[in-house]
Amino acid sequence: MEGSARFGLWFVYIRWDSDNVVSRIRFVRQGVSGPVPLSLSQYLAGKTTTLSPLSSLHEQDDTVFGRIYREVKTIPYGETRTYKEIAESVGTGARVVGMAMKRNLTPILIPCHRVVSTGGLGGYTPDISIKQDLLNLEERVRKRMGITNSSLHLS
DNA sequence: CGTGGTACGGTTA
DNA sequence: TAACCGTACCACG
Repeated sequence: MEGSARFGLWFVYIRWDSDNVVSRIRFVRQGVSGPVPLSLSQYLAGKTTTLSPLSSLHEQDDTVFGRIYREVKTIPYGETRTYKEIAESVGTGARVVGMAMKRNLTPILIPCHRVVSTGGLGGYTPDISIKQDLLNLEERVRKRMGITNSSLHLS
């Protein structure tokens, strides 16, 4: 199944199967019509902090990238980690983490927007403003829920 | 095959 | 400041 949901000036395209395994998520200018999993539209609307029961097709690989994806998935909603912190957890270099994020086929589900650079935001494809918007959304929701988690940037 | 280029970050001159 | 370099992977000869 496939469909898309609006997110600001962009659309989030998603393709998934009947077992809630997502094979592709992509930010596009023009949306295609079709269904979208409820948890995704609720996440984009700031109504939930979990994307369960969805899972990514690409998080199981027994490669360095696979380990990076699984590590990134453990970053809690509304928090961030640096490329370097993820790299140290996995036992590789920060640049490799950047490469894995760039090639992430299921952004949002594997929350690469929560991985930032030491001195700033880092990058995001296709547009850095999407990363900022996602972080703003999570920040807003976190405050609204009264979560006062001050332990950002902890490994 | 070899090579160059990455959504990084630390080290060195 | 700027120039290197490690590290995993891939596109392109």
